[in-house]
Amino acid sequence: MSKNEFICDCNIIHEDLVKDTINKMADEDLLNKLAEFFKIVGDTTRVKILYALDKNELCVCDIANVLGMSKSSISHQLGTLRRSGIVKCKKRGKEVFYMLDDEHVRQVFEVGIEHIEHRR
Amino acid sequence: MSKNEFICDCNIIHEDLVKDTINKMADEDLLNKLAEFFKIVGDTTRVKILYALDKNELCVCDIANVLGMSKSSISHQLGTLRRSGIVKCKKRGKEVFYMLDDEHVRQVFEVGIEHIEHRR
DNA sequence: TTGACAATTGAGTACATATTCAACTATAAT
DNA sequence: ATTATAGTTGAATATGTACTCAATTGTCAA
Repeated sequence: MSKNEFICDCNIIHEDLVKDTINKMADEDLLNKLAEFFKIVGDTTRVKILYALDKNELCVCDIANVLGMSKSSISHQLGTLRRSGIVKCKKRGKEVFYMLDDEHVRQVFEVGIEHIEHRR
Repeated sequence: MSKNEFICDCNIIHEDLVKDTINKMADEDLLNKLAEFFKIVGDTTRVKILYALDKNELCVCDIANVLGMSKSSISHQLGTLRRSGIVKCKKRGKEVFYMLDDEHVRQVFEVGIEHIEHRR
């Protein structure tokens, strides 16, 4: 009967371990947001945009030229980054300048790079 | 003519900025691997698995029970995590125990959480 | 006001991927 | 040997999403 506490297609092997882990799990909402954040950063184009913006404030055309991609595609991605609060922009005339809006992105990148360097 | 150095559907507005940024850009390969890494972590199920494994070493069934998901689905995701070197496993009898295989995952999570907390 | 251009936006398409399902392997127990 | 169970794996499906294209908005200059 204790097996029915857990909805799953298999038996419980280490009940104590499972219960302990469940108790220690972070809030579902937090974990979802965490995954969402990494999903945003987990795209080649967006990583490049963020890396570029870490070096200079740039307008959409600049970024398109740096990455060798279309304005439209870059604008779509900037929208995604803006909506997730990773990037912000200021308008000057016809141009829109983008910049990083999160002090943690740099750190996240650094730790990510450490992981990669360690894995070779 | 200098406009043709850059393959893009728009003019170059700030040529110096663009060139400077291109010079400062990291290796294409590194940026791709970085995106790949974050893509792996950027999934709800995988985030939960990693968080759980940070608390306890667990077998596939344990994880399935903690997350309330099927063994098969968890096993597929563990395969992905194993192939990216984030997780490792040891076999004991019929059971396969999984554990974190990267000291940086915890740090990445921490910085990610800081980003989320900061954004509310 | 008209033309030019930066940027955004929505729809469409092509591709990637998370989960399910079913079949299979490996190990342990009877 | 046979049965049961942990785990893996491949195919199929359903969903998500990156980029393209075309149309549109907003701003500047003539």
